[in-house]
Amino acid sequence: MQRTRFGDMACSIARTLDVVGEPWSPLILRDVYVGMNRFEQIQQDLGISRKVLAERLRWLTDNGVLERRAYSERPPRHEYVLTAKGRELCDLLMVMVRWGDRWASGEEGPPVLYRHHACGEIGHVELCCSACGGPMRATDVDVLPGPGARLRTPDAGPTG
Amino acid sequence: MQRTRFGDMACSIARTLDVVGEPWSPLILRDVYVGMNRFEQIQQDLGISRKVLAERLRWLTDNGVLERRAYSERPPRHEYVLTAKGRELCDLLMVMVRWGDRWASGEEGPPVLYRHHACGEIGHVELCCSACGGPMRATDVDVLPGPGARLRTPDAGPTG
DNA sequence: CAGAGTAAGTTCCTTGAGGGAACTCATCGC
DNA sequence: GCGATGAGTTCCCTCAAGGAACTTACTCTG
Repeated sequence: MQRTRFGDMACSIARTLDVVGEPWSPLILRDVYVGMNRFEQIQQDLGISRKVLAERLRWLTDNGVLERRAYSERPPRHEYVLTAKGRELCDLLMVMVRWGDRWASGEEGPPVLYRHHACGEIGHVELCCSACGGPMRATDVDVLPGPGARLRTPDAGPTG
Repeated sequence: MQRTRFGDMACSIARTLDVVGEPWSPLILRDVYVGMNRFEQIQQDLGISRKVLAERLRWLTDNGVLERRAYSERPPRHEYVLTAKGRELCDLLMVMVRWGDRWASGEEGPPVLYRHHACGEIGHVELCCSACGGPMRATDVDVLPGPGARLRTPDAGPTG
């Protein structure tokens, strides 16, 4: 984990990074999301150090993103599954995929495609407004201080 | 930056992490997004080490996410602005905000709110299908190998 | 003109996290 | 008993993060 802790900042980005900001964590979640639920599988798939993987799994479990459950008593064996909190982080992964597809996938095209259950088509995620349903990008909004904003130096704007 | 480089993996998540996976990078982008364009401003706002900030700004600039531009010749002074590539990363930040608001903002409520230009309402981002416009979450899709998929060990599924 | 101030870094040192290999523990199948 | 398997843990080494001080190039104030 990084040296500076982000969880105490009055910023939802920082708080999200506090949980999954360490570089391996999103890839671990991705693996669990696609059905690689066991330590050995994840370790071999990612090529991550066993030590770091154990640390990350513990952190993610302690933070309620993953759940560690036994699938065998004798011998004791465990697997990791996403909680509701973790499944919603996978939505974030889909947006990462979208950016990576657009800006970093090169000639070959996207490594994976999503087929939407509702319509059966291949599609990607678009960001829409919860109020009107129209497209909602970073360039389409004003950023205002919310109820959880903390006072900052007078000249600093909201940064949440 | 992390020790293991992610840019070579056949995975858009990994490639995105390669650019902004280091924990400070999203916060730096957030600052630039809300109008803190200068080295001193960002350093004081985040409390980040000057050394690390200089490294990150250089990395983000080299990767086409930020542009370094002079706003004064004499004395030489520079500021950082988002490129199109960087502005689209801010969409990702909005999704991080959404998750942080829901799962890590505590009693106080969200630190910031977004007012959508198109409808004037306070709203948050929802993920929608580019094909049908309906809600599209990680639980609403099948993951299929795409044209950029690379062969993996036979038993491994797509992970991009 | 001397001295202070400012923006944007760079250099140096210390600490601790990541990487990798080896080791442990409990159990199963032969 | 012997090896294999899953899920870690321990150990050591290196390199990146943090922090403070220093640099450069200029402007401003008295």
